Amino acid sequence: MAQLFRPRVAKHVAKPAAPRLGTRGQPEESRAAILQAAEKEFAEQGVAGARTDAIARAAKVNKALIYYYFQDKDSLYGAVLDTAFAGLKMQVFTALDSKLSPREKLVAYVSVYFDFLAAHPLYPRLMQREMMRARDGQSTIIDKIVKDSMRPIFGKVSAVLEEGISSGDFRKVDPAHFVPSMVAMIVFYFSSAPVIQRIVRFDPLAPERVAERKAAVLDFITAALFQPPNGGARARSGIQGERK
Amino acid sequence: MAQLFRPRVAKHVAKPAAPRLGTRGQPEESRAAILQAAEKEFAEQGVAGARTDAIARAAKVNKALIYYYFQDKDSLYGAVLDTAFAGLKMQVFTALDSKLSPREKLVAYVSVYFDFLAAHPLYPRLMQREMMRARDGQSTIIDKIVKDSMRPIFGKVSAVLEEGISSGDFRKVDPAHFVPSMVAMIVFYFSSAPVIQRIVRFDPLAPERVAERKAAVLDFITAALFQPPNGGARARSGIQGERK
DNA sequence: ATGATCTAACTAACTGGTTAATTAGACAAA
DNA sequence: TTTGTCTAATTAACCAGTTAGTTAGATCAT
Repeated sequence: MAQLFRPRVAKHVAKPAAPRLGTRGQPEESRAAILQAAEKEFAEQGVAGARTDAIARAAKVNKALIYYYFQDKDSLYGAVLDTAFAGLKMQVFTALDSKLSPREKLVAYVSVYFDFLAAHPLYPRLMQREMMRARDGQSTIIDKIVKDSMRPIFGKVSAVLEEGISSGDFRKVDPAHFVPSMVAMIVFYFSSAPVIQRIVRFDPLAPERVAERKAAVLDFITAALFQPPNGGARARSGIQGERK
Repeated sequence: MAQLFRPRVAKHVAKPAAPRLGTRGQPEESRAAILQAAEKEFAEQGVAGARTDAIARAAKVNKALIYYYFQDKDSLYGAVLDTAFAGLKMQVFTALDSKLSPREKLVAYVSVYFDFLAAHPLYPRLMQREMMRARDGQSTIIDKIVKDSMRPIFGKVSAVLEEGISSGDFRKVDPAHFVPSMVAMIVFYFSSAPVIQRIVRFDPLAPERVAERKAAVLDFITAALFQPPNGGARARSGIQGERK
């Protein structure tokens, strides 16, 4: 016998008719499975807490395959983040580029942003985590995202606000604070869902609660931003509404 | 959390006139140095990303001393979190227990909450990170915090809202959504300061910007919540006709 | 008061489990 | 054969936690 000891190989029992992940010839699916598993792992554990073994296991793929498709853990993380923010940008831009009035456009923006996060329950934590990093220096990922997605979005929303303010539709607010405030209300509820669930009784991510939330967010924002229809020249509370 | 071994302090008050220090530091100072360094490390890196070596180095203390004062990394993290949330609770309770009108009390609550975070720039990220964890299962820390701080605070703020609503001072809102919205606006700005700084031009944590932010948050919240003083039956939107 | 003894506070060096990343090669299809 | 996919096995680095002490001041016995 030429080979007394052969490293054990997982022999396929036969020619598998059904395509399986982790077997040969499914490049896109393998790659996609890795990305999807990574998205979950990174969102739940953070970059430092994420384990590549866990990602491989969840994707039903050998760990080395991760390094075949992606350079390293950080690159994989970057790919996940890129996907998330690119998706957000695309959705939000359709609202912001539409030909609507400032009021309608702002509502559309919030609405689309909210729906996007509701449709991707892992993104809020992913995004929130990244926003807290941004250590001055190395992170190339955040630079790209800020440049490609965040700054463009911020610019467009600010423009909508400015337009609405000068047309008299909106109260006078500072976009540099108002935009983060809107994002806060949209993102925070989802990213903090784990703890909210423990404070209140219900599951914050149940469909009817999400619908409630959306209504609450839109109500909150429009109530704070929209100039009351009847309102005199000068605004609302906060600037002593001297009117009657 | 559970500090099993707290170093004892010399009980005999009769000591030499001058507290001469050898090469050896005071125990409280060492412990405090560790806690402070840990606070920073945990806020910036997260629990998984934090390095005990880095904490020891920053505290100018031997690593083993961390384990002399705290039982392990998680306990140290728990101690840091406990300190943070206990402080928040104390501050916020003084506002909520005061004898003010619903309007004044709510403004006081937001104001005190905001000031507390502004005074402790590391807390927002620490808290936000913890809110994103809460995986059902192990984390004993979050259970304690929810029970000791979050739920009590939420309860009191909700009560203020209910009171203001029934007195006609506030618009009809759902506390289960309105409270998180307020917290979102307060916390998000600070926790996301790293990325905000890259989007807008200014430093979000510069004193004058923080003051601006506080005004913006209070304006946003009061505009969305307070029933306009004159507003007749038709009042503001949202109460009868559903807008969207 | 003096030396013996005790103990809290602290440290250098190490250990062993974990984990990101690599390697060498198998297998299939063109 | 060559090229693209995929894997078992391995490795080097890292890092939480331990160990086996040392140090200095306090207390005690004489």
